[in-house]
Amino acid sequence: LVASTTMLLAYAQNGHIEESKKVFEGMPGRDVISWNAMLATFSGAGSLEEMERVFAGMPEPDLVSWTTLLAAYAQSGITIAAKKTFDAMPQLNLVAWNSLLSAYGKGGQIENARSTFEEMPERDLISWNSILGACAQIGHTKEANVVFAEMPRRDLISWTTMLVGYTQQENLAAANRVFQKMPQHDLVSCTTVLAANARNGHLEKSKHLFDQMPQRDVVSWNVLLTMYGEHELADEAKKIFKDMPYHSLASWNSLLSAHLVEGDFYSASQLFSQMPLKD
RNA sequence: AGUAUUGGCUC
Repeated sequence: LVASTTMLLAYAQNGHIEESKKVFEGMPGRDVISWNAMLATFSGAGSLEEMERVFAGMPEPDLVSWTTLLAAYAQSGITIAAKKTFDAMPQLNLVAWNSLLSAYGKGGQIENARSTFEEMPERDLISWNSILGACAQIGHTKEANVVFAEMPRRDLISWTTMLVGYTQQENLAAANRVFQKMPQHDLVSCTTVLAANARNGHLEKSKHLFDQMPQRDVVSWNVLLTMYGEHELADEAKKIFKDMPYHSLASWNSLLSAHLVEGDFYSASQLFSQMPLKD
């Protein structure tokens, strides 16, 4: 049972949802963990209806099941459904509160996020990071700064969240300052500061940052690809696309819009027909 | 614990 749950999730990780489903259906028995793994798989794939069907078939959904649902609605931007799920939960824990808080943050409902944050019986670093993200996401950098100063503890995520806030404000100077001030860097923070520079049209600097990065992943490559596309350098974008070790949906979308920006509808439609359903 | 909640690219 443990082995098949692991296998189910391994397929899901690689986007092979159909295989995950087959594993689930062929399981010798099911416990709440394998049910929840199936839920999480559909949640991650954005297959809300299938997820709901699985949930409805569960003999005994637990807190994990409920919060998986809640998070799935949040992810899809259906904040009302997330709140309804929260209200329907037989018990609550910190994860449930955090999930609701994050749902409001993702939905840009800062007031609801704030009142949830005040109302929750306890808060951990995830709660603080979530309210910080809610402020940063809608460009309230002043409020984000207040939260950041008030936080009892900060981690790399807190710092990167601030970085994202300034990036979205197109405040490159502040973004670079935060980046230099943070105690550590990782792949995500490096990619974020790269994106900040790329968005502001600093092509050379961005290329340099990219080359200097200790590690790169598909997102870092995508940032560069998107940057060239937005500056009508479709040939450069195409080169990046060829050079990158693997592609995500975002890579395809970015190259597609690179062609569209240049008005190259022929290349765009050709590329479109080459897009895999799952890459 | 084999499952759920917070940060980066496109949508």
